[in-house]
Amino acid sequence: MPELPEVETVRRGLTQLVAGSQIKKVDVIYEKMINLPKKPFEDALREKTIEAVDRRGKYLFIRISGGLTIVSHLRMEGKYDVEPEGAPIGKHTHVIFHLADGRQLRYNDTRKFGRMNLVHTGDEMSVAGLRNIGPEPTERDLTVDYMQTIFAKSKKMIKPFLLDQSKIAGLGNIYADEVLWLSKIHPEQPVNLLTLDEIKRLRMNIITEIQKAIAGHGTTVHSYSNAYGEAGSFQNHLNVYGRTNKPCLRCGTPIVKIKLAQRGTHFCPQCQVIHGEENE
DNA sequence: TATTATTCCTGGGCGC
DNA sequence: TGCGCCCAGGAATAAT
Repeated sequence: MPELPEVETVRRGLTQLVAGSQIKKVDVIYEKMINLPKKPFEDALREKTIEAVDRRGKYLFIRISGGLTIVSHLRMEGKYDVEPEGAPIGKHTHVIFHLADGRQLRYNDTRKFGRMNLVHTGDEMSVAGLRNIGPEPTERDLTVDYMQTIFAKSKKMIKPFLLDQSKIAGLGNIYADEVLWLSKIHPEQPVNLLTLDEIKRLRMNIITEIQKAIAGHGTTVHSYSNAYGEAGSFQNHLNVYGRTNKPCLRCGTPIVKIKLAQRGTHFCPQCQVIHGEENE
């Protein structure tokens, strides 16, 4: 399931593979995938050029000549593949970009969760999820001050809080579990009761973990692969996600899986303990 | 306003 | 073998 590092890997792959390519025409096969009716979407992209691919959080911005941008979200299993013209079309291919050089950029998505919004460049904020998107999880953008401020204002549990893209951009279910384990914070801990020390620890783990994952070309779980078709290698580094009943790598206590806000949540009941303010 | 629940999808795993 | 059932989850949307 693509999280920020996977999306960044896709961005880099697309940049290498199709930036500068001309689009001859576009075929939308699954219309619910796009924000416009099929015909205007296809017509707007005909004979245009893919200029660059940017990213914000888990959203890809595919820059198109003539001042257009395709805001693409891969959601669970979306991926881009570049294939020669004659290659058989899979049953999960939903949008095909026919390139002038004979190749095709195909959007494949088993669960049909992904979405593409064609907007005028500069109007990316018209896409619902981007209107209130939080800072990127980087040393520069995710400051201690910012985290202290937003944490103080909410009594929500930290796990669902981390998944809220309007607070911090880019974290998904896997990384949320991982950074909480690394930071020794219980997923049900109310955010307003986190100590400054915990906030700083969490921040550094978020930043370094995302960086490490980008360097490792993203996590691979289920059918995800990047735009090259290569599998990511980060799954080897998972400490807690998917390790239900297996020993905690720090203390040996079996990892517990619970459900929080409809999401599977893994943690070590020994290392990650809920506390109140009095335990500072 | 803030928070929580529902919804979209399909492949895979399970029990029978 | 094959059927029915349940689970996985990001984020828009609806509901509380």
